Amino acid sequence: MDQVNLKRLARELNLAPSTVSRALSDSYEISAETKERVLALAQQLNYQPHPYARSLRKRSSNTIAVMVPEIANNFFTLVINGIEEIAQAKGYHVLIYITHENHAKEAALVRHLLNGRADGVILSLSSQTQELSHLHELREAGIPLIFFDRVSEEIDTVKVTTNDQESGYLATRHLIEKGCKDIIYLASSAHLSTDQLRWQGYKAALEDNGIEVREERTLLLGEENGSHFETLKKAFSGKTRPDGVFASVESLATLSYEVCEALGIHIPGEMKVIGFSNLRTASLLKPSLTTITQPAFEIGKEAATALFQSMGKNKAISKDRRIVLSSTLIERDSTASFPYKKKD
Amino acid sequence: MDQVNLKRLARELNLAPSTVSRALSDSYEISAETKERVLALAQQLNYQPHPYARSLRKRSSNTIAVMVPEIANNFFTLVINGIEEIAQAKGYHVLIYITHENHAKEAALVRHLLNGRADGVILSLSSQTQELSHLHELREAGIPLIFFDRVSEEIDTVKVTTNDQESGYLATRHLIEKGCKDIIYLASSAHLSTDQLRWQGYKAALEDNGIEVREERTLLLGEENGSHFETLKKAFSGKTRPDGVFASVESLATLSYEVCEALGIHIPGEMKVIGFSNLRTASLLKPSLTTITQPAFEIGKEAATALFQSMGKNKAISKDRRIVLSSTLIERDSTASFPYKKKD
DNA sequence: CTGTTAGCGCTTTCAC
DNA sequence: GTGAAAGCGCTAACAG
Repeated sequence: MDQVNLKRLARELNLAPSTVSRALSDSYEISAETKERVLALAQQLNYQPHPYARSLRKRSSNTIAVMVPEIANNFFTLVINGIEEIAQAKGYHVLIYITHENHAKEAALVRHLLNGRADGVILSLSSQTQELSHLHELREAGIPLIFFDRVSEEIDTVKVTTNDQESGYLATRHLIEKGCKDIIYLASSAHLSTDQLRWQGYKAALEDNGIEVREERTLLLGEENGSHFETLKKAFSGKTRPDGVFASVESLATLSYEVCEALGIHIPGEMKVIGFSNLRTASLLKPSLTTITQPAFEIGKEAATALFQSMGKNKAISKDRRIVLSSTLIERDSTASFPYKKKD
Repeated sequence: MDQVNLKRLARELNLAPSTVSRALSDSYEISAETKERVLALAQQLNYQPHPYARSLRKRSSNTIAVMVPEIANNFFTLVINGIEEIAQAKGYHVLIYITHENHAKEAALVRHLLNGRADGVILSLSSQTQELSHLHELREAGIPLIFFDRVSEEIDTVKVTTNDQESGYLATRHLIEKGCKDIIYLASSAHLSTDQLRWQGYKAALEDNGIEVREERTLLLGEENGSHFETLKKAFSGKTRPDGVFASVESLATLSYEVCEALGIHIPGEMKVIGFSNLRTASLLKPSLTTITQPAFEIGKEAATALFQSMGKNKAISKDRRIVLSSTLIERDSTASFPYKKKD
């Protein structure tokens, strides 16, 4: 129960604490014999150096922080998974913070990190965040920052993203190829880089196919407390309803399904839906579902790798690099009949 | 860029560092005027106390650790979400560790926490873990430990679980009521508390309904590298195949679906499947899916709340308490016809 | 009410 | 090759 620390090891071995410290860090100026003695006792007593004492002295915490807008979401979960994998391999510890899409929370949490708790930060912006002074402070404090997915051009650093504009283009074109003439875009935020790029892809695809881009066909469903179900119900009702939906996030794709079910609109017969999503239980899903899936795990690994590079000595490479991975369009065949033959 | 620390504040204010420290912690022995001056400057310079210096001195880290077997799983993700919510409200930081169902990793990670990095630990056992010396060491070091979901009776502490045995009973009875006469149980581990309890519920339900419990109807699909698809394909083929499946974990429910699709077995026509699962996209799922869903978010909140109680002064309440929440059986109506009426 | 001092456990000069 | 001493930034015990 009494702590095993350097002093205790030193006492039991008749050595000075400094010697023990050097032996444990395998310093070249310690005799092989002493090293062995020290290591043996350390192992026997299961000595663990006090992490915070060491951090205080060495001015580095062996810890990185990951900040995500939410976690009840397969995409961010998988990214965290990738980050943790790299960090664990490097012997680093991972702090998790959830901003709940809230700017004030994000800023407060970042400011908590200004004074040495973490050696680096990996962050995906909250949908509310527009003002970035907290991130500038972080950089001024010399703490490396890596963005992923929801990035900002205002800050020069590594940004790991997917080809959002291209994906938006392909998703929209896919709907057009399936016969849609009137496609609605469901946005979750007016500010997020991802949402803007996806929309630009949507717009370009419409234009390239001679379809008019109408303002009322972009629907912003971003507010936390908005009654999106009702809004969408209205948009999907009446003669002028769209025949295709492109949802910028998974939750809006889900919502579209629910609204269609409530209204008795058949998918994909009367309405085609495509959405960004990272579902991992494909075989449990309805065959009418088409998704754009981001390589989330790889994004996490890339971001962590980039962060560890930035935390190395040569900080030059962290300057405004851009890493773009490709999303995949996954189409569950909606026409193939299920291989069951009813026995009668 | 130069650090703002207590010494600097003290210098600029012509005070002693200790006075500044006391002013910032709102000590009763500091004059209102001094407090104001200190607070003003601290705010102006955006002073953040060095967390590790403070931890070193106060022998507490304001940090808790969460250790889960995997994270690419809705259940554990939601639990983490609940934990983070409570921790953030208390101003605590959350370290995440993933054991990848690996005993050695779990033990190594726990031992990293022995020396003050975290004030408490919330853990769900890896499926490989049987020997618990690392957890005994943790307790001997005086660090509170809370189990959730996958718990061990060997250690006296708070355990947050769901009513696994009852759920297993209800799930099995549900299949029997739907007409199943020959139900196979798919286990993911021979050791885990959850799996054992669910199986006991399964067994009891069969017995209560006069169905023989046959050993070959319990299939262990636990090995990481096992070719479970092939094993299951064999089990689902031939004259003697079961007519109901009870999967102890989501991945095995998914796998059952895939195998049935590959074999052309209709669900739920020829085979009924029920499984533990925490899917959050209900409307995207096939209507033939019936799940047992655990209140994951609440489990996380309960576990965190219990941990903070244990970390309080009166450690008595952390002695071997058991908190049992109830799972829900969610049946997606497999016979109800979709409200779409084809226009012809 | 405020200052002085000591020390948390570690690493790193600087001595010898 | 090893020891003594200082100090990372903070808080708490002891003065006054």
